[in-house]
Amino acid sequence: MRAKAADGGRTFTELARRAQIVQCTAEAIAEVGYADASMAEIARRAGVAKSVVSYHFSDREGLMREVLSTALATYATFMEPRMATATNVSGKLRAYLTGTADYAAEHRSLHLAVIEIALNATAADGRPLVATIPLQAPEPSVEEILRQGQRDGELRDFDVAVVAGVIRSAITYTMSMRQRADPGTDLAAYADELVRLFDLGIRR
Amino acid sequence: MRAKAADGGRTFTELARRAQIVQCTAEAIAEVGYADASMAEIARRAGVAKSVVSYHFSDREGLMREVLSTALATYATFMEPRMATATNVSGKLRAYLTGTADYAAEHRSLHLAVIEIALNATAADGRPLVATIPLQAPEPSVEEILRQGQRDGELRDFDVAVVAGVIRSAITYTMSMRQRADPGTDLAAYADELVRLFDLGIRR
Amino acid sequence: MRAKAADGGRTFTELARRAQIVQCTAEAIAEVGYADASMAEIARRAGVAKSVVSYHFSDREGLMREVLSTALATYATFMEPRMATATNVSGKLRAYLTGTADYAAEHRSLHLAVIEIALNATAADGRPLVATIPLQAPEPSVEEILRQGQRDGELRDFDVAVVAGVIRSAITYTMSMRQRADPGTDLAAYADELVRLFDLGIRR
Amino acid sequence: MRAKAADGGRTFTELARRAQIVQCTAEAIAEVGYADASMAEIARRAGVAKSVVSYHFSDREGLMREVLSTALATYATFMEPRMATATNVSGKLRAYLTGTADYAAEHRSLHLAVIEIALNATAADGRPLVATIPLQAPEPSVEEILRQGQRDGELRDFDVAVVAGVIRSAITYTMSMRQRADPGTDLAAYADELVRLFDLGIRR
DNA sequence: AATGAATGAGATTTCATTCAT
DNA sequence: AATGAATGAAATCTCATTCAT
Repeated sequence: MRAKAADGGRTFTELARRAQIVQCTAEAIAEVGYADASMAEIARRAGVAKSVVSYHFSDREGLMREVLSTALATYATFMEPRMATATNVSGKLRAYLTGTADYAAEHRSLHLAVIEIALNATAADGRPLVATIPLQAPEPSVEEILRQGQRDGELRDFDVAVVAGVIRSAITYTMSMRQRADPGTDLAAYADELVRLFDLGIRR
Repeated sequence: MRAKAADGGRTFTELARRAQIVQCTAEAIAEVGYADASMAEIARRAGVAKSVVSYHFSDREGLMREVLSTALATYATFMEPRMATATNVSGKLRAYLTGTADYAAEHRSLHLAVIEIALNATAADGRPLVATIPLQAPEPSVEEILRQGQRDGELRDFDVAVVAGVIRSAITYTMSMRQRADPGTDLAAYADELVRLFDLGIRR
Repeated sequence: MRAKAADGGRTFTELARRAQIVQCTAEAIAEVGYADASMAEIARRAGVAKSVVSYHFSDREGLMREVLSTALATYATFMEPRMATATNVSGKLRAYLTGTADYAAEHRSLHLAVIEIALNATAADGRPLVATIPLQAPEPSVEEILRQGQRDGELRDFDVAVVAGVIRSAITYTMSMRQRADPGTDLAAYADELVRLFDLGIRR
Repeated sequence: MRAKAADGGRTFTELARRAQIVQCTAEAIAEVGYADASMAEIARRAGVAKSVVSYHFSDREGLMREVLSTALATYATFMEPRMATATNVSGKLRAYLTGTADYAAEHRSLHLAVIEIALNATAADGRPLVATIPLQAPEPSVEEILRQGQRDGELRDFDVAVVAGVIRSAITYTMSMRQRADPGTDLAAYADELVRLFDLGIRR
């Protein structure tokens, strides 16, 4: 009996190797940055030859896409139960912020890697790589939470797109930069601070 | 002796060349991104040979440092009169946010270049380039404004470092990303939205 | 003992696989050229793993040799009855030229593959692969036909080696290049034109 | 005084280096074949670093184009006086064949390189490289000679395209293959043999 | 002060081949 | 008999940097 196809016609071995390489890629990016996370560096961390990476992924772009989709799936799975328990807007906002902070702490390199890739990776056509990904409602949607709050009368009137962008950015990018600068940062306290700041800033 | 020493033992010609190259570097980075702003691309934009860039700057890192210090000085000069007129915390916050938005609009390439450099550039030792710069109180200091507000009793109690980081990030990084994604963004309206959001979020 | 040895100690299965791979190799070369007919491309066409190709043939060179010998054998078998009916030199020349044109039409990939291999393939020592093959009188021999014609007094005096080379080249290489450039070329008409041209050029 | 632009804005040094590299490329191709004439091999023969070749030529394709255009220009210059003296068809055909044979002898590697490049080189889009070159009447034109001969009544009726192809192929490709197989081949005698063969084959 | 030319290091990718199963 | 996985070598190309002029 040969190795069985487990997913998408891929064997267990292949899936394991791909997962390992994706993990090493995230770690490499988190540590040395996108530009210096070369295929050679990634292979070195995985303990395999450069060509093994090429064997499992069509090219660098394909590998980065896989890191992104892995991260998105991991994040969605992580957040789902946390968002489900929240009822009102305030609770949802808190769940979103503390949940994302927990996620960033638990999946540190994956989280940092996504930021780096989003900022730096370009597709073959020169456009940002993230712009070429068909984003299927990245859960949870801050915009949706805010819009709902305005409809329910819990929140004051403001530009949802702008505020949602600031909130998302504060808990992803800004928090990560802070942690990079000072690894001792207390992420939970950071998230709490944001909960208060934005709660006061947007409520009616 | 022919050329006069004007600054740091540099002749006028040299200073002019350096300024031109710094400007072209900022434009290159703003347009094609940090990674693709190669020494060749920068030289091409400046209309000089690649070696001229190397002649005037020790290396790529040195050039990027110069872009950063030029931007910091330009920003400080731009903001000084605007901050001077504001009296209370609310006014200072407004002056900071709208002023920075104006600056971003007026010195677009320089502003974007700083963000790109801050995100991407690494020093020879692998650390982020910005982490190696002795930051001498970048004017104006959001931390200072907030601390003053707390002392005066105008602002509630919160972690100044965290909130200051979020505010700064929102008006620099987040706003720029938004404008990059949608060049039609109204920066003044964006700043106004932030003034309201943070004003409500931090006042007593 | 399960599988019977059929030829050279090879089982029927093995012989069938080898034949299939040789065929796919010829098609690959005919379609994408020698350089792009990689082992991977050949395996893909055969619907097997790359390693299967390596398993059945010592190496790429061995595979190409097999394509050549298969083609030679096929050609000899194809031409034999056609040459047998011709009696005089003129008839033999016509049989050779029209026969070869027919062969090229009927075994298109094999014919083109031989040309590509002859032009491109190099042995391990760097010499052309065809130069390393002990040519055992490739049937039918144009030289033989011409020599016979001179002996019989039907043909004028000329350098047999040179003229034979030109004739062979015209009906193999040149005709194929023409057909490649213009796939609508009428091969029969082309052969007829050659029959006339060379008949007039060499008769007494 | 800086190095003066000599041609197309290029300095003498650059032109000399480019010419040297083109020459080394032709020799490399003639000796080891198109596929094995890597940039590294070419640089080795020129006694420079690999990157020097990349410095002077945009890419491999650009280098090959330069070899082709150099060869075409050299051939045209070489043939022009020889073709000018011939008056009737027979004379022109002789001038063409003996002239090309002389050219092949005098510019051996360039001649062989053109054949290899024509057979193997593909442009970025996958098409043969020669197909992408705007051929501006490759002098001298065998077709033109033959057509003129038919109009003047010196030549019998035949398909000009087919016969011209065979003639051209015989003196370029076939002769070269012969010489490659047997370097001692007397090219002048070979050309004479062709003159007689084709003269008899096409005259009225 | 400027530059053309050159360079070495390194990046990505392809490929024929090997080997344990 | 077949294959998935892995590999090392090599190819092309880019880039920051150096140096003689």
